[in-house]
Amino acid sequence: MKATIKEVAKSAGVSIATVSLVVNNSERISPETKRRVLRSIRNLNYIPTKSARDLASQKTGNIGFILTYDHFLRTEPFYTRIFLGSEFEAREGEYYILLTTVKSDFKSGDSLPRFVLDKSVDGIIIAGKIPDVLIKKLNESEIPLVYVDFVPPYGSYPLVLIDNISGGTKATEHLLNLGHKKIGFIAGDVDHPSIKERLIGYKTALEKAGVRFNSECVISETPYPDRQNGYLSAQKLFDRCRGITAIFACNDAMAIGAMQFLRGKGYKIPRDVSIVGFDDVEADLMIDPPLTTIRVPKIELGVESFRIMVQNLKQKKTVSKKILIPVELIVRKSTQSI
Amino acid sequence: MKATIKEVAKSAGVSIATVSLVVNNSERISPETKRRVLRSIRNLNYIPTKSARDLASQKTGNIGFILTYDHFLRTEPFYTRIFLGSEFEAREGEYYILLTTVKSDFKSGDSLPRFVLDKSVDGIIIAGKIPDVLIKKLNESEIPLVYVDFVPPYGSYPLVLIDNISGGTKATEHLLNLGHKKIGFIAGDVDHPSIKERLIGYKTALEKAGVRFNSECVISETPYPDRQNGYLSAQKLFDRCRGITAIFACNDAMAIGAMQFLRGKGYKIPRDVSIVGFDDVEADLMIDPPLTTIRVPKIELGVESFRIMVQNLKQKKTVSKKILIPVELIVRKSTQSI
DNA sequence: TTAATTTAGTAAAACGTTTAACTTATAAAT
DNA sequence: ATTTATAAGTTAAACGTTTTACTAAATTAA
Repeated sequence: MKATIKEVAKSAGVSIATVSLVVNNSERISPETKRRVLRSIRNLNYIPTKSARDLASQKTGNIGFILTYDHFLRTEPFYTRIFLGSEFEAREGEYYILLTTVKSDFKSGDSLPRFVLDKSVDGIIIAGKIPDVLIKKLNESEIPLVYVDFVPPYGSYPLVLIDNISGGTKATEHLLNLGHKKIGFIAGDVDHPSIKERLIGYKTALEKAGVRFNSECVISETPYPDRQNGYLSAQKLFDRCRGITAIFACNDAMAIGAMQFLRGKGYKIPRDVSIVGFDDVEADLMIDPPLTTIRVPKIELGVESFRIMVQNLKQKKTVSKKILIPVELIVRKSTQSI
Repeated sequence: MKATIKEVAKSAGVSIATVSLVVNNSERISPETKRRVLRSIRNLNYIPTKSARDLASQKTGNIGFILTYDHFLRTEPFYTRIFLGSEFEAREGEYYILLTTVKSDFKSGDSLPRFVLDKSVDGIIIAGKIPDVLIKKLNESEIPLVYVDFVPPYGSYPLVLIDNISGGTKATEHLLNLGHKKIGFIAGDVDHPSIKERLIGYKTALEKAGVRFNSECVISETPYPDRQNGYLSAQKLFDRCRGITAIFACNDAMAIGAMQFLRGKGYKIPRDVSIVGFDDVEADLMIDPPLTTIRVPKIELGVESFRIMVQNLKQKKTVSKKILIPVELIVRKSTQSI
């Protein structure tokens, strides 16, 4: 019932090789023949069989996408959006994406995703932080890798990253421009590269504005940057530091936690304290007041990762390009001039 | 570099057919030979090439997974968890899952997911509500389908559903047992089957307890069951109805919105009003007080969908079994006896 | 003892493409 | 007019399995 290349060839009066060349639009075919073949293809509703293609061309037409279980299930659709971007782009590029999660505490005994074992992907996109052991094992697999939103500790691969430094700078500058001087920075683990960079952006902006950096105003004693820890960190910040008029939170979740703390303490936002977040999680739009934040174009991260993957696959040799995706300040109602 | 079946065959001193039979553990091979072949397989680190397998066996080894864009990006990881369940199960079953999203407003001109066009899946799992046009088109594709958390308006397919009626009953009974009589029900669109069923459960419980049903206490005038509408619906409920002491919200998001409204009005939860939600979204655990709710085992929904898919594929003919996944009442701190 | 059946394995075709090497016809160069 | 190059297509091998039909040996039945 499904038409094969043979039938198309017969119908168009050419060899199957010609049909194949047309399908892969080689320039070796005259426009006239091409037209004839294309007509037959359309008439017979022919679509090449993927497995046959893959087998003959020694490719798979698939790209693996690895995410830790935790990242996949993050409340806000962050990594899932990145995946979505890749999936969009993959559709254009005639690829399929095989998404799989790995345990966040992947150990050396654990087995790799099946698609690396049976080599059913041409390349792998890795989103977010993954355990070292896994990185090492993936390296050994010899499959082309692209990392997104994560810098692996070794190896040299194409990287697609958020421009965190610029984001941190923009957020802080915004507050400085509004006249704030005592700006707290609350974050999860500063050893996490993204957070470290946002902090650098924060410092850079302060320095440029001639405001002295005070390490007391930086709270980064919690492992995860979630709401709860946002609450706790804001608490610590106000305990430790007098006269804070603005907070830059390392992400929206922490910003929301901080807002909860402030509200509880009777502070009005933004009248008493201005807050800016990071990420721009759409689902959080209903919070009150709407949060000024740094928008991270998540879909774009995914799209770019896929593009660079394909680019690499095409040219065979790995270019370890590093792409910085720019971020944007979104001013809403949680900040005001002092 | 990658070992093929030929090399294994040579190493084990048998034909490639034998190796194939061993790999697919046929009983036509003696234990002795089997052992020899398995040893060679292990030594050579042989893993069958998927494309060759697929081509020869005329299968794809893939299952498609369709989700609307909106559902995929829901704040709470609901459908993504279902996907995860399927993916887990797929790993065991040696399948790959191709996840793709479709537009929520899919129109007849739009093109189907590529995997249905090029027939690169053996079956498709559809999660959540999808547009009618798409249902129709998928029907025509002749690919085996399984629907999860959604009952398509026509066609007869295996269905994996949440036991909403029982959930609605459990939630309401819990409140009744605590002595509540005036129980409000707030929901999004009651035309949505799941919500309709939860309402049925609510009514059933009331009836069984001999409490008169009052349609004034049912608010379902908003399209989406999100926090904002939870807030609004609670507002309407209290406007319209006197003496409400408990609320059953059609999901956790609405419950949280309602809590926000109540807090704003100065009501204490659960002292003044008890609330029970539905879904049990893990990320919402940090809300205060912790929400009593009906737990929906999302992973299990995914696992079951995949299982029934494979089952169908094996027996060739479609059994349109309907699986109801039981739900569980989780009592936390948002309800108390009156 | 011979025929029939079962067991264990094999040979070879089939799956539907891609692609390297080859052919033929035509155009360009000498 | 002959050689050389180019253009347009074809032939056939290759990709790595599965699976049907077959064979030979061993067992059972008559």
